[in-house]
Amino acid sequence: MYYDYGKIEKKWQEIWDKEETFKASNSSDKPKFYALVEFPYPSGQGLHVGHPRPYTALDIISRKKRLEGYNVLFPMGWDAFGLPTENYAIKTGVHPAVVTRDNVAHFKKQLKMIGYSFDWSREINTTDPAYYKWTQWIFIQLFKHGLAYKKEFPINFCTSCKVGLANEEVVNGHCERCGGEVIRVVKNQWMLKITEYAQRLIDDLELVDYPDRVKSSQINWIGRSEGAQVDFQLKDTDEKLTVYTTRPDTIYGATYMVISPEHPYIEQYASRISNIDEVRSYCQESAKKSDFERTELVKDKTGVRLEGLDAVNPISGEVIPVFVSDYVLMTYGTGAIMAVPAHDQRDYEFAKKFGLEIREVISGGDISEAAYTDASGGTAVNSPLINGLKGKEAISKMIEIMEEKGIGTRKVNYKLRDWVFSRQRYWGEPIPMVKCDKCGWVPLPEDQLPLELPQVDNYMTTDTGESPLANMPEWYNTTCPVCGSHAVRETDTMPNWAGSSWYYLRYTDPHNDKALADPEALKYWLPVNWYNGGMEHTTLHLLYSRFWHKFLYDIGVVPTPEPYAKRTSHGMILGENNEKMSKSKGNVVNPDEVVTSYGADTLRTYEMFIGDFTQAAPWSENGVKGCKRFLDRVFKLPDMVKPGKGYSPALEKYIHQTIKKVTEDIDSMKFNTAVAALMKLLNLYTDQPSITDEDLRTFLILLNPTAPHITEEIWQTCGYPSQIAHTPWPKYDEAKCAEDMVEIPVQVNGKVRDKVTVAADADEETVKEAVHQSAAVARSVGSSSIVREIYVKGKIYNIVVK
RNA sequence: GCCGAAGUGGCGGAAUUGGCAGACGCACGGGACUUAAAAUCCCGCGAUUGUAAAAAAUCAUACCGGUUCGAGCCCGGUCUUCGGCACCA
Repeated sequence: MYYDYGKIEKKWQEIWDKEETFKASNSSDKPKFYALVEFPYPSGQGLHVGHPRPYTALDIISRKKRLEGYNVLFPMGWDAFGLPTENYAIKTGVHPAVVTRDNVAHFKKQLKMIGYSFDWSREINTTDPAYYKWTQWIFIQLFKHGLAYKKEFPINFCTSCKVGLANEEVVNGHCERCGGEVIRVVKNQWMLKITEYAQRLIDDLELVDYPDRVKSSQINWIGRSEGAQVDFQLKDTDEKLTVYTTRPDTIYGATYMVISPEHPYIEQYASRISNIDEVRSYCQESAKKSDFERTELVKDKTGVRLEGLDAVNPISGEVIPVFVSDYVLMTYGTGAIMAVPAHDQRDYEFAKKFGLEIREVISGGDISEAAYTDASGGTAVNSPLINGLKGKEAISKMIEIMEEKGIGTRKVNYKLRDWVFSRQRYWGEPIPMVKCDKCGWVPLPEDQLPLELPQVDNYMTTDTGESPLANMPEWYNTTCPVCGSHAVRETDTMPNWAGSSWYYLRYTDPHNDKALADPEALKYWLPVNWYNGGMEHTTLHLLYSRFWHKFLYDIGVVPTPEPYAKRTSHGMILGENNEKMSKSKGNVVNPDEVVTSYGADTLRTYEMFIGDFTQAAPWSENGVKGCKRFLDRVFKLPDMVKPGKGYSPALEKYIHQTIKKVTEDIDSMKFNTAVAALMKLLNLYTDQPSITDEDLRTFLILLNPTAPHITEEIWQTCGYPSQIAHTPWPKYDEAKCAEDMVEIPVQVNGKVRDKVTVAADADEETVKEAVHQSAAVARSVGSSSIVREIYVKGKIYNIVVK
């Protein structure tokens, strides 16, 4: 009989669909297990072989958990709002919803071909109004709790297409589509106060099982720093210039101050600044600079002194000049700094360029060379109130002094900024807010949700950079839900991250029209037990969804403080040439072709065997063939079966060892070695004259999560009861895994010279005796004298000679 | 610059976390089967020296040093590659 994978796979996929084999139940006596993979963006290109890697991994985990007696939720859906679809619509005029529908159909067909055990009855789509109704609902809750607010914020604007651009459409400071210059234009945008959750987003990482690299990149991104906020009096005014510093211990070295070009004091004190024209033109120049240019010229400090505006050092009383420079950011701290050139590299460079004093106040470095920035090493000098103190002690003391004098306070700052939530785009969730002439911003009442996207003629943003919805007065003119007078709808839409920030909640109860999900369902399924996704989502997506989840927890919608109990991430699959797969490089491999030429089970097996799951690995067609050969040999196994009870005595030990290995390896995502162990066991089987039914059955179950179609088919052909999908996972007996006889390597001075075979439980005396009978050992020892002998039970015997 | 991960045969990668380096697979070589090829099956496969063939020895986990009876694994330093962040005071 030949392995007709095409027919077999189709057959089993139909059975699974028909019998709803993998449907999860919201009430069950079994323990629950919620496995989640990142839902894809259904692009026009379809799947490439990178997609199946994480899906197959969690499919294996899910299938195994089911056999182990869990009620498993393993869902799939579509993160379907997004730029490529919108750009395609701009180009062709085809409505994004139509494009999305077609792409989803294509993706779904491709996924089905690979035989995943998704519960398709729970499929969701972020662009479905029944879904985004709840995305809008969450936004309204955020607004009601003061976590959504409007603020002036710059967007990218292409000066030649006159269109607002997403960050990813700006390439090296130029428009991705026309190459035109991109500048920043300030718009009034919705912001979400994620910063309010910054500390909890750090602290609660304690509660979850994420890889260290993921935790540390979250912590890094949030960027907590401790320091002080200090007031400097502006000379001859009543006002203070407040700065943030992590090094209040260096305040005696502050020889000037710098404010950011966007700082309000510039205009407020315009009349006092004698060179205001020069200052203004500097500010305008830096406003025009794109982020790219600003960071491009990192080392080249520019700036202008504010003539006529000086500050007073509150500790020393010294009068120091104030500069404006774009190396100070308005968006961090207070938008102003005290510059300590001796102990900050940026201030050092600025001071060198402008000929300002560089005054050492912490000893330990050589400030003629570079700033000495070590915060823990040096000792305070030239600092009358804290001279002689070091590091943390100096910092604490200085803060105490400042607090006593009422000129400063301890302060924690975060690099994390509030989340810019508005997009001047069509293909996103409409923001469910109206602006009433009398009442201000008012959220839509719940019974008016979802606020659906209207049909538009043109998907381009307007030439002032507004969303296409801003061209539709018949849509945006409305009445105020509170007072009934004239109001205008928000025409911006939500960013891509919105729908994906809570989708895992919807899977628990995807058809609910009364709530985002039934509280009972949430209570039953949350938290997600295991969430796998790409490293590229470990900052934004993971942080945003943790933020929303925490907010929903605070308002009593979800029952857990964290959404995902465990997070893992997979490595990329590269092209055969070891480069990232891309259309332009022509090294993209399409999973459909692999399925057609070799079968879904081969694709699955190969993707798991390709290498360490967390590392990138290059595709290899020959490697695929190797896995196909493995399955071909598996398919022939039934021919070897002869009647017999239980495991073959010659195989029993190895079967127990393999059950153990495969069980543990799947749990720790070492799929490559799990497959290797099964290949090894197969080699042992085929070395035998015959095998028993029990030998075969156990092998099939162990292989089933990885290669579900072929194993079910063989199972059925052999007439075994029911299906593997309803058969328990095999158990191993630790005692039966153990070897009776062990081969102990014998070393002389750390070099293996011989091996002795002894009973596994042999005592040291017995082993020693065997070792000393070895001719090879005797030869190596020669005439040297034995200094010491070390025996590690069951592992090694080492003789030290001199 | 900062943070993170990694560096092992011709290749993808193993190594129970300090105990036989190279599992498993690919590629390659030899053989069987075949009119022939493909497929399949069997054998070999880190390098050097050595041998008729064996045996055996030496060297090998990016590099240098250390700890240890023993290091791919631990410690100190250096180099390289990849990923993320980047004027955050």
